[in-house]
Amino acid sequence: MPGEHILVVDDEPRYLRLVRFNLEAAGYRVGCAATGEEALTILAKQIPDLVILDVMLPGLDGFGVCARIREVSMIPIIMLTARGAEEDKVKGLRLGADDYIAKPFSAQELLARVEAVLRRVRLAEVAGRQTSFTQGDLQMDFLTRRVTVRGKEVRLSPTEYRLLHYLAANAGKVLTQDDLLEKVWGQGYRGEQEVLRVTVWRLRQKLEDDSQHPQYIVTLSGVGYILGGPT
Amino acid sequence: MPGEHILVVDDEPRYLRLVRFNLEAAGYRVGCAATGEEALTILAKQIPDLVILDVMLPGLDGFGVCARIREVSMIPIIMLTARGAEEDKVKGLRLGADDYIAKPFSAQELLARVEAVLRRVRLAEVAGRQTSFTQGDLQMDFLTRRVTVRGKEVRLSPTEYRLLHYLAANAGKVLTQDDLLEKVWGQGYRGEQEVLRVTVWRLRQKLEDDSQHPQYIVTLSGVGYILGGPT
DNA sequence: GGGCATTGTAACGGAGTTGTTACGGCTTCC
DNA sequence: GGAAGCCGTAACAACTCCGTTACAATGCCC
Repeated sequence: MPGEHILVVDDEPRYLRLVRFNLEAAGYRVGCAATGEEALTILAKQIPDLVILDVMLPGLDGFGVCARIREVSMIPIIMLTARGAEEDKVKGLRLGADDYIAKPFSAQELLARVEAVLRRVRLAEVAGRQTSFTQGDLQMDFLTRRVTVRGKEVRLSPTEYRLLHYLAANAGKVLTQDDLLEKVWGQGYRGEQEVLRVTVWRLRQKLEDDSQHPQYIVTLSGVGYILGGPT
Repeated sequence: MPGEHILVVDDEPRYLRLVRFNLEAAGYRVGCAATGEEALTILAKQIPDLVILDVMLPGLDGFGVCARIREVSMIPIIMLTARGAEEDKVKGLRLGADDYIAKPFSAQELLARVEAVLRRVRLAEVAGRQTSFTQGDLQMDFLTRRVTVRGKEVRLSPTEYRLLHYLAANAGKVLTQDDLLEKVWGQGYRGEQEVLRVTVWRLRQKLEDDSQHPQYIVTLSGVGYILGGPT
């Protein structure tokens, strides 16, 4: 996703440069702060999409900043801790941090974690207040119940729509068969895999281009289904 | 962490005093028992955060107490063994002890081990809430069930995923074969080492670079497996 | 009442998964 | 040095799971 804004807080110039360089190379817009106070000043003016926060800071430390942020906002926070400082991880996660990375870390690990956190946040947004859903050529409008693929409208039966709706609301998350059966059909339907199987098949017939190799509704053998993933 | 409660079981008053003094000085609350029976009586009333258990006890010995505890609870257990008694170490770990200390030991070693075990437990608590896991080039996302090694996605079968998931949730802790079999396969699978062996092998084929010298899933001969080295 | 859409049930074949067994290397213990 | 135990590896067979298809039951609208 292009241009998402990330605030990096670290007093070690070496790490600040490392993180900034890699994030910018990956296409993010990066802001920097060297102290907790500086970070709060920036945050008061402008809320980024993600904060990367070193625990060890002079003055107001990472925990303090994390707590202050959580008083007013739910933006995702990744903490940077010294490797082996397990109690820092525990404390950070209790304060509401979304993830942590142990120093030293590789650029690959950094980007993987950032992407993972942002992906979850984007999906959660879609699930919540959004009234429409888009994934590739698939488009849903939750208000009008209209579903289109490559611009062409697709007629879905009520059950098919409920299934797709639940999948879309939890896009990117693995949904077990029993979970789907309970949420789409009702509590008495746990274990009734046949209905789910057939309904998924019917849905795919209408949505997928090549239903042999489903693009949207992906099977996880022995587990359940998932709508879309990254990419 | 302040005020965690530790039960010490030893029939030698000299050690009992030594351990109690050092633990209390470090800020722990300490309970004492001189026999296995006494320990079980106390445990029936109140579950501490950690048990330190001498192997050599009159009557019901340390192994017996350890086994009885494990029937009902997963609280961490540290065994005290005579130095050089390697078979005691293996036996203890097999019974589900979390660590062992060879007598005689220094106060420093005692406190280091206690802290290490408690740290792992606290981490495991948090690991439950955690939605991702990283160790070296291995990355897991628990929501999407995606596993990547060096950025490349790895396809795991349901059983392989459950095994890796349990190993990751208890990273750094020795997991006995029976524990793995019970938690990943089910209660009826204790003693069925073959399945575990083969599944571990298949997992390594997919994860490890050089499966001859495993980097992630390490074997502890006669005991079980561990994901990631002890700190 | 007849036609149509929708939904649940049953059956089958194939792909992938899983448990079993066997064998050989390695270590450990007498 | 031989026996026993443990582990990794390989191949095999049974099985599970899923997609697919056909069919029956239900409800709805004209």
